[in-house]
Order: sequence, then C-alpha cells, then structure tokens
Amino acid sequence: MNLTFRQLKVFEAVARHLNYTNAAKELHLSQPAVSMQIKQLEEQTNTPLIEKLGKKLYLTEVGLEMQDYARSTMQQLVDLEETIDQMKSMKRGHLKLAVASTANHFVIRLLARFAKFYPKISISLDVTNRSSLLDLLEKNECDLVIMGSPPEGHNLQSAPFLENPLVIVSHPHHYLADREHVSLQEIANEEFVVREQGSGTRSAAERFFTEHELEFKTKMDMSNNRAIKHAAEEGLGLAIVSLHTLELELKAKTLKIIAAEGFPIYRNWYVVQREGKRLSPIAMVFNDYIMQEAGQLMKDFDLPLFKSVNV
Amino acid sequence: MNLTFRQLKVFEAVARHLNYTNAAKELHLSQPAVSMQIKQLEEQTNTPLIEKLGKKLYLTEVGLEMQDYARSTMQQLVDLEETIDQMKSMKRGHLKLAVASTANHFVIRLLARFAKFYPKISISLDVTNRSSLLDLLEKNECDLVIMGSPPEGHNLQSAPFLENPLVIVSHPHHYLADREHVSLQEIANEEFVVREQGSGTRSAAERFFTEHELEFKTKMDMSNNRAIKHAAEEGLGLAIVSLHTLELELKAKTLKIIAAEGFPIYRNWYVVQREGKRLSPIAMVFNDYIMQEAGQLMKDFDLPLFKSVNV
DNA sequence: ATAATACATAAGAAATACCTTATGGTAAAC
DNA sequence: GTTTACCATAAGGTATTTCTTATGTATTAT
Repeated sequence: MNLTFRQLKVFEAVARHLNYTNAAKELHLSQPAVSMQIKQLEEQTNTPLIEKLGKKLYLTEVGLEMQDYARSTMQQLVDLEETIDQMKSMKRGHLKLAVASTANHFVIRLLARFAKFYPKISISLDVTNRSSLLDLLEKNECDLVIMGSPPEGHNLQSAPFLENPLVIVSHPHHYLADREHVSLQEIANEEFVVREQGSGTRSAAERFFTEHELEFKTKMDMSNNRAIKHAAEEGLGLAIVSLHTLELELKAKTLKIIAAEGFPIYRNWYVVQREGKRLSPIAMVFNDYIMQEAGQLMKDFDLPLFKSVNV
Repeated sequence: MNLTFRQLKVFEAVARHLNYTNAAKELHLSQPAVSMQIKQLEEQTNTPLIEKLGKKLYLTEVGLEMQDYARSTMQQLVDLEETIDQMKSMKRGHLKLAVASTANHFVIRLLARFAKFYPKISISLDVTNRSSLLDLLEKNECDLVIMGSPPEGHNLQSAPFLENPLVIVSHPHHYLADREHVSLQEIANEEFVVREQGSGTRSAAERFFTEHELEFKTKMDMSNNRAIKHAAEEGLGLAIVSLHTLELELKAKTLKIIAAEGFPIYRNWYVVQREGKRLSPIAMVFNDYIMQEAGQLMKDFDLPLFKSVNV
C-alpha cells in the first residue's frame, strides 16, 4: 500500500463534503481530478471507500476508518510543522552547554538572564573538567563549550568573548592584603598555591613571571580551583585565580585581592565549538548573545573591587 | 510543506543507521538516491535534519523530531493496513441490521448462530416498524433489512430466504383447538383479530379468503403482533400469525394452532437492501448465510408442531 | 419527457519524482 | 602520503503523478 499525502488530503475533503464537486472547489481542482485521487486511493486499499447511492455519497466502513486516519495524519503533519517553526523561531528547543568548572559561576549568571528571553527553551549545563569538555565536543553531545583555554588542533573553533582577569588573592590578614601597591619584587618573594601543570591559569602565571624575569615560587599545586582558594584562605600561600570565581569569597571577606603591580593579568574566556558544526538556532543566538553582551553584563553584576583592580 | 511517504521512509532508515550507504543497502537503492531523498526532505522543512561532523552523522534537533514523526506516521500506516485487512477478512467490522418486529424473534436466533463464527464482528439490530425500516434503507443507515413484505419500487432489492408459514391460532380451550381437521367453512364462520389494513399478513389472509370465495370476518384490528396474540389468548377471536412468532406461546400453551384446511398459508421472509448498495464483506456473508442456511436452521430449532402443521 | 446536477471515464500534456551511473571532495585510517 | 570510506553533486532517462478538457452516464427535479 503506497498512499500519498495528496490522496489523503483530497479524500479528507471529499469525506467532509460528501460531494466531489464541492471538494474540488475547495481544493481549486477540477472535479475529475478529485475523482481520480479517490479512485487511486481505493485502488491502493483495494476496497471501496465511498459509495454513491442515488445522488448521495456515503463513506463505507473502511472509508470511515480512512477518514480517521487521514485526519490524524494530517493533524500530525500540522503539528510537526508547528514544532519545526517553533524550533526555528526559538520558541522551543534545547540548548546544550558545557563549561569548565572555573567558569561555572559566572556562566550561570549569564544563562539566568539569557533564559528569561526564551522561556520555552530548555537548557542543560554540564559542568565538568577540561578533558570531559573536549570529549563532549568530540561526541557532538553539546552545542557549545565555555572554557578558559581552548586546545589547538582538535578541529575546534573557539572565540574569546570576555576578559578573564587573573588576580592574586590572600587571606584577609596577610601583610600585603591592605597595601595600596605591591611591587613585582614583593610578589616574587611570596609562595604560591597553584593549579596543576598544563592548566591555563598556571601557564599564564608562569608566563607572567618569566616575562618579568622573576622566580615563580610554587608551594603546592592542586587540580581544583576551590581547593586553591581554600588553601589561600588558610594561609598556605598566595593564589592566582580568575576574578570571576571570587565573588563569594570577596563578599564573605575570606579572601582579599592584592594590589599587585602588573595585575590583573588578562586572559580570556572562550566559546568553543566543533569545526563545521551547524549550530541550532538557539545555540547560534546564545553564541551571539555572549559575544556581544557578556562584557556589559559582567560589569552589571556586582563584582566588588573590579574597578579598583582594573586601574 | 509537502512531504512524501517515500522521503519519510528513507529518512527513517538513515536516522536509524546514521549511515547513508547502509540505509541505501537496506532499501535496495543507490547511495545518491538516498542523499537526494534526504536533501529534498530538508528542502521541504527548510532546515537541516542531519549533520555530518567528520565522518559521523548526527541528527539535528529538528531531525530528531522528524524521526519521531516518521516513525509514528509509518506505524499508523501499518495499523491502518491491518485494520483494513481485518475488515476485509471480517475479523473486524460492523453489521447493521434492521428487522420487522414480527421477525425479531427468529432473526435473533439466526444471528446468535452467525455471530459465533465472527466473534470480533459487532452487530447492531434495529427492531422497528415497517415505515422506519424503509427509512433506514433510504438513509443508508443499515446494511440489510429483514421483513415479511418488501414494498415495490423504492429502489429496493429483495430476496425471499425463508418460508413464513401463517397459521391460525386460538386460545387452548377454543372448540376448534383440539380438532384434527377443520374445514374451510368452519373457519369462515369464525371471527378474527387481525393486523391493520396494509399489513402483509392481513393482505395474505384476505387474499386467501377471497380465493376461496369466503367471507373474512374481522372483529378487531391491531397494529401490533403481540397484541393480536394476546387478544386471541383472551378469546376475542382467532388470529392469523406467523408460526415464527409463536414459539413462546406454544411452549407456554397459551395458544394452540388450529388444523385448518388450506393452512398454513406460505408467505416468505425477505432480505431487503438498497439497489446498487455495495454490501460490506460481512453483510455479504450474512446475506449468503441466511439465504442458504436459514431453512435448515429453522428446522433445527425446536418449533413444536412445525412438522404436523406442515403436512 | 426534459433539463439539470453530479460523478465517471478517456485522452493528452506537463510536471515531477525517482533512480542510475559517473564523478568529486573530505575525513579518517594505514 | 596514499588509500579507503563515505557523502555530495551532476547528468540523463524513465516512470509516474497530476492536472486539464471533453464527453458519457445516472439520478433527480421540473
């Protein structure tokens, strides 16, 4: 059985009118065209669907069944079209993001704003480590990834969208904590708690010290940003971290930013996607959104000391 | 949007394999044929459904939606086919009958047997009066009608399928009730309770008396067969009724058949349908069934005195 | 009886659907 | 680097679909 949507459409009209001529008018067709479609449908099903008694038309039992089927199928088609339209116009859809754990906090703030504009869009946010992020991209299991240091040569495409100021923090009673200016040399005399080798933050810090021909004294390294901050709080050393991860600690005054010369170091946050990936409409919009709005939005958020540090 | 079932079928295969070449093999097509169907589907929806990243294929969000749609639509088509097949093979369907109230009792017995052969077939039986029967046929609201005297010239087609013996009954203590032979003249001396003018039974009775040049003395006429029998039970007169309506009364011995000369008068039960009506498979089978089997079946039923009357 | 109405059928033409083979391009595997 | 696997694209042809106009036929209404 090889029906066509055309046959169903015509049949539905005839079944509704119980009159070929009127159905033909509705469909802007000639009457024989309608007759033929019905005839073909009857040939397909190999059973009469409509019977003519005198001048009136009646649906046979199978005809009634066919009417049900035609209506439901056509309704489904309408539904599909609507769903697709909604997806296109982003009234519906799903945005799959993944972020580096260091970016988690500020990305959630960005997302909160973004989500308000697209109430019917569902969002999934995977907060995970660097290698998992690359894995997700590889498997095409997410639309976009936000991270601090995209790798090279994995068929990835990345774009910086926001400055990522790295600052030096200490516990509030550190002797450098309240100073208005701390020289490079004074910094170099301190010991640091740092991220593991290979981390973007670690690399940036090392580059900074190398460029200024200073020694970078690392006391401990840890693979977790939160652990580093905690170590600094406990006075195990100074820490170099992204300002964007510090909101809570600054509010709670468990850490203080040191007014170190040459700081903050500016790195970037990147949006990363697979090369060649055709973004879904909503992913494209989100991409545009953060590229254009992230800077402004971050300023709107109440990051204390941002300005003073930024001098 | 003007999809084709072909496009959906091909898309479904591709979505399942996530591989054009394998889908093509499954469908016994060349690979470009598959490419083209997908491309056309994407043109119809005006949105990508499948994306190729590296060597792997992925469904887009809309593609996933389309996959759902394709599967459900194709499943519905399978269901439709099955339903139609079942209707054709009479594993399903509906038989709409209407019978004259006088025929009710014996038709139900016929139906009970018939229904056993077609357990999934539902049957509706409308028991109503003559004019309503014609109305039902006119409006094509039933497949077949069973009645005693089909009218002429209503674009109806009728076929006798069973003898309808009319007998004379009286209450059990009537002085003719136990006689082994009652002459025509003795009958003609009696008074009768009869159906209204125009009724088939009435006409047949009148014809009988006219043919034998006897007077037909009618005391009362009633439009309801049951009322007539009741009148006879109460001794208001003799009654001429179809043997097939008497089963209960004979069993209960509230009426007795009189062994009148020339009786029973043989009339017929008819199956009536609209001229030109294409019977549904099940209606056709039922029609054949009663045409061929009704006589035998009626003999199987325990109609006491049938044989003796029939001598 | 005649006209009017409505569906069926036939013939022909245009569009389009659909498939094949041949070929090109790209990513991954060796 | 070469090969392999796999999809895209092009060209070309056939079959099918789908429509129209013209005409036939049956039923109903006048």
